[in-house]
Amino acid sequence: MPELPEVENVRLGLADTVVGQRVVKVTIRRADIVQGLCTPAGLLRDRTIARIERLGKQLALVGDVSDNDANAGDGPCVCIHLGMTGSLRYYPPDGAFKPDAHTHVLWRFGNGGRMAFRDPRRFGGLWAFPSVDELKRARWSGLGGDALAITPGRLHAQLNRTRRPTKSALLDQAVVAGLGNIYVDELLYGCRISPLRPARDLTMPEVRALVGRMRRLLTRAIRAGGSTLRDYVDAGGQTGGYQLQHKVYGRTGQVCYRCDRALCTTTASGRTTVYCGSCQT
DNA sequence: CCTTAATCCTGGAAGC
DNA sequence: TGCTTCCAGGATTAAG
Repeated sequence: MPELPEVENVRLGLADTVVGQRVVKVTIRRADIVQGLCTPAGLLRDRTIARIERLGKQLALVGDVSDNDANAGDGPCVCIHLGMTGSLRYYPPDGAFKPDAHTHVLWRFGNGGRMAFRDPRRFGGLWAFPSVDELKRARWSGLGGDALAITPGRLHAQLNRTRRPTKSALLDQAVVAGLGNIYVDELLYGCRISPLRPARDLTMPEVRALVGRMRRLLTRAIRAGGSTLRDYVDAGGQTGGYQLQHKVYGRTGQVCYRCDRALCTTTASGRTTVYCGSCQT
């Protein structure tokens, strides 16, 4: 499931391939996957992809400005959330490509290349906005700071507001944007913090350490190409390698690498949670 | 304020 | 082998 490192890898891949390309055709094969202006124009037809932004797990393809745009300096944009099983792939002009039943939106570029949004489980989606400002106002304003950029002070303030278990709070995109079930478990293991500890109890020094570890964890995961459990592939179709470095996620029933004791499994916010009951307090 | 459960959905895996 | 059942979970919503 794409969390920040996976989404960032998609962004990096698309930055190398579709940024600077002009969209000449958009095919919407499933309209119910698109919110907002669900038309080819809404999905950037006749625009050049100016840049790709990311906040947490969400991407935004930003179109260039055309002469008759009211809002000069800021073109329309499409926000994309990959959900659980979504992928955003680029296919070069000479490559083979066959859309299937789960391929919901297709873009064709001036160079003959194509991009496809595919999402079997359809937890993901697209949101068309007339401008980046509008995206940020209507959709991104409710998110916490990006997990790679949030300051310890801001995170501490967020965590301090709630008695929920730390795991639940960190999964909440309004607290910090980008973490999902995999990286929260890995992060708390690295910090030796129990997922069940009330978020409010984390001290400023602990949050400072957590933010440092979070950046390091996510940076390493990005560099490894993200984690592929089943579905995830980047924009070029490559799987990630960070799942090989997971310390707790997916290791139910196995022992802690640090203390050799059996790992604990519980549920927090309805999510399977694996942690070491001895190392994490 | 906080929880659990249900909801959306498909496919892989486990069970019989 | 083939069927059924369970399970995974991001985000949202309702109910307790």
